[in-house]
Amino acid sequence: MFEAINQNVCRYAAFSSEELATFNQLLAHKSIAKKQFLLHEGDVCRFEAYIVKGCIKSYFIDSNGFEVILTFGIEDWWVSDIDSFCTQQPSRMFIETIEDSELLLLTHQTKEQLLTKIPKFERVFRLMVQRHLASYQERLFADHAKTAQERYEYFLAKYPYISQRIPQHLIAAYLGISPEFLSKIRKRMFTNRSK
Amino acid sequence: MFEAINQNVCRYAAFSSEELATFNQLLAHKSIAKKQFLLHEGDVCRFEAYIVKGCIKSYFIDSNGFEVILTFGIEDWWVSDIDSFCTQQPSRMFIETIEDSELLLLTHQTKEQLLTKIPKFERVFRLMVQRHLASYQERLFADHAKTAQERYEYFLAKYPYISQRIPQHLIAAYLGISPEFLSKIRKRMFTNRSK
DNA sequence: CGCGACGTTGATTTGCCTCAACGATTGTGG
DNA sequence: CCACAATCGTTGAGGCAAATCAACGTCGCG
Repeated sequence: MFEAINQNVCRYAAFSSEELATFNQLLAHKSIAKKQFLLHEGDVCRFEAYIVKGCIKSYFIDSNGFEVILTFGIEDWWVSDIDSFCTQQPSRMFIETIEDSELLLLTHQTKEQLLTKIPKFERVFRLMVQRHLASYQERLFADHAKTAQERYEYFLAKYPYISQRIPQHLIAAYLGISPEFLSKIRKRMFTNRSK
Repeated sequence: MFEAINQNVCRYAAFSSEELATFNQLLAHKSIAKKQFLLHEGDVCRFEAYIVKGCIKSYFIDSNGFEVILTFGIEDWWVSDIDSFCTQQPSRMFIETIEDSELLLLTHQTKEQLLTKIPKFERVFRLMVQRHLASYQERLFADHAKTAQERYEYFLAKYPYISQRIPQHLIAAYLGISPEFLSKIRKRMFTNRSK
């Protein structure tokens, strides 16, 4: 049950089995069906969740009612609204399951306990956040410098597992294009072999 | 000399004056003229820099040779390529002064020393990175959900100090639009009073 | 003075959106 | 187990936001 998450954190620092046991005791397990909200706009984000199994999206709703997808999460990823979680201010985003999912949760309180008991976790979370930051920087660059088709190809190459289990219109919402246009891009890519 | 930076880090955790003295001893001071590179694509980023005075941009160059600006930094901001700095891998970005600047630098080595001597700094940097992350999330949302004019107005409102001291075409490069189009937006905004 | 950096303006083009209509597939209640 | 509704993807016509290209004005500065 905790194997995967323990391997996950051990990528960032070395932990003894006692430390890992302490860590694991602070985690809450949660099963949740698909199409359920883990977080709703206006609510305070009370968790950081490690995905044991399942598929989850986090997104904003724009002024026209369209989803702007920030991230997809699958097995071995973390999801949260870090900003709301840390400040304990109401969130502006939604986090919603796409498939039935199993999670391991840290709350604000258990995370603080963890950081107090095992300060090395400060480093783990710092490094995790840094990697997230780097990927946002890369995405910003892609959004500004590349065409929709290039971004789609990049997405397919980078997240082959995700692109196979997610409906196409959600990928469009992630890329920032309309579902119709993504359909046209795909047609272009798969019929006309010219890049 | 160290007043501003000490206040900066004290926003995230409490430090004694001895701790701050230790911190300050690990910082290197650097003066640098405008239009100089602090980091060049292909080089490893060896610093995290606190800006005592000046103005700095970090950016990528896209395949057409255009700048895609990630961030502007002015007084009381930090600049670095966190990804390259942490992994000590070659960077893909440029960091360049826009004005004559004064910096306080941490190197990979001095940062590790700092974290070892005063582990509370783990928390400081974690919280700093988290705030950066939140601002990238917001920017991604704005890029996908708002028009160029809305993004420009938002930029003016959020960074009034920056927008006054930076040439207009750099703001365009930050917003992800052409300088010509920004000029047309401004004309629209300032002649026709309709939003 | 003359050159380079910066901003503006207009004409034209284009990448992507919107709207509308239509299959295909899934799933769900009767 | 079928009927019907959602959900999802495709296609085409038309439109708009923003890019591109080209020309020109202005300022600061070596």
